[in-house]
Amino acid sequence: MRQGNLSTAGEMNADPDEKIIIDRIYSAVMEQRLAPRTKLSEAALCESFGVGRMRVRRSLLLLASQGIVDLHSNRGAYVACPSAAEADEVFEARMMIEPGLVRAMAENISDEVIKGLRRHLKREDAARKERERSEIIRLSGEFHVELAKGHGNAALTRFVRELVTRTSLIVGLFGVNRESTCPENDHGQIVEAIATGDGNKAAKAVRDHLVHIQNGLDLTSVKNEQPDLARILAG
Amino acid sequence: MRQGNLSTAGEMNADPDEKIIIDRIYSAVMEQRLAPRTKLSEAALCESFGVGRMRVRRSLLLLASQGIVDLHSNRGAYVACPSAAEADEVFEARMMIEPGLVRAMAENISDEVIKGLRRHLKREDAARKERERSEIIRLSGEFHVELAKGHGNAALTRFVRELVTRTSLIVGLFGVNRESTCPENDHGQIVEAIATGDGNKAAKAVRDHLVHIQNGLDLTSVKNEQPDLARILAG
DNA sequence: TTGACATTGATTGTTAACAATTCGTCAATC
DNA sequence: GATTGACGAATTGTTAACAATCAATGTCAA
Repeated sequence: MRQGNLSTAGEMNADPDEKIIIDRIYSAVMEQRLAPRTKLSEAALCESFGVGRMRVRRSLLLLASQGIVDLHSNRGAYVACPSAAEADEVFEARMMIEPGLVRAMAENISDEVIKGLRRHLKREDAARKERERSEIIRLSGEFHVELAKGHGNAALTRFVRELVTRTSLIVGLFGVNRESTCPENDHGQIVEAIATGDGNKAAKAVRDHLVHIQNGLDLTSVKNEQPDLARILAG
Repeated sequence: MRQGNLSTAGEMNADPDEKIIIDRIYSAVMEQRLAPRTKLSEAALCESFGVGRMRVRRSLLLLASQGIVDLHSNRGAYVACPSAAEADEVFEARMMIEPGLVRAMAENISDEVIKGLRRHLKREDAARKERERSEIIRLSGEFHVELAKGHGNAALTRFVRELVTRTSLIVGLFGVNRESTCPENDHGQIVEAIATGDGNKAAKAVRDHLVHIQNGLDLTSVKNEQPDLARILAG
């Protein structure tokens, strides 16, 4: 089913168990199978992964440090629930990073990397044909991480992965239609632009793609942020 | 002496003790008072901060997740020692993020922010006049974080802070002369370009500044990375 | 019925003892 | 004299019991 080990903890020297826990939660968020505000209780995770409480807590701390999970003191861990402002922030950050990254890739092409990206595109197509919803969603997100990995900068890859994962949460919260989230052939155009070595075109393709995703959101819909009566009635 | 709470854990809901630990280590690295490969033993940190082992371990984990500290299994925590390749990576990432960030700031000026930056410049000047070496180093680094904070994007600010701190380690390892690290008036030029609303000029000033820092390095000098026999004899 | 209050149960946070690993020292041997 | 081996001390990793906090339920009085 899934094969690429997308590990967040990938470059870090974490023990194998924790890598698994983090990866699984990451993937679940990517596939939108873990909705925002879902409680991640220690006991449940210990059970699921057959692991002691210590590992679970460390994993949750790392996930929290990346904005994937919120840690409420004495109340446990919850899947993060980005606000509209945070959503803007994430897209702004992606706009600031990804176009330049792809431009640099186009101006210094590696056949090996191009081949890998094309392979990824094929997997996306296959998933789309088979209508495997969660697989489609995950692969769409991972595409951007693959781009970053292709460039070969570990720090930037880590940043992009974090932003992409948070984007998954955002799309789940603010996406207007469950289906057209998918970018018709945006990804293909990006890869082709890179392959032809046209940096400007590649950068523009990425920008357009991000705008496209952002246009599929309705940030006024407040499925997130439960009423928060305290603040409303504060005056 | 120091006043700005530069906290890494700033936006995160960590408990106060951990914030202090992380901040202090962060600052010490920024000021190059903690050299790469310095051992950070749990016992010593517990003593220093009057805190239990748990807090120390959590703090070290978070620092490790940002590349400031290396965690060797069963052998403890050490201040990270970036390789030449990682140094390149950090500068590449900064080149990819900071110019765009500053351009965006210039194109959407906030008097409040400009005022804050000018205040920071004054503190830098003061430190330089008094020849407070570690203060100069720290403020020079923090300037870039202040830029990011000025833009107001928490995610980008976090990324920049991480990169700036790692830059401190890199300069300490690969810097050629202990003194000329300081950027004569680069920072001032950046602020002025922003203040006049000239995005291109501001972006260029940042790029030049980063190149300037990078030119002060000699990545061939191998003060870092002890022989590493394991890898040499691996074949 | 509603509101405040106390009690209970469950969950998280902390501590301290225990286990496992590594590092340094010292002696014995080649 | 250098190298190997074993022993002991120190450090890290793990576990399990304990303490503290919070959510929920139920009770009682207005």
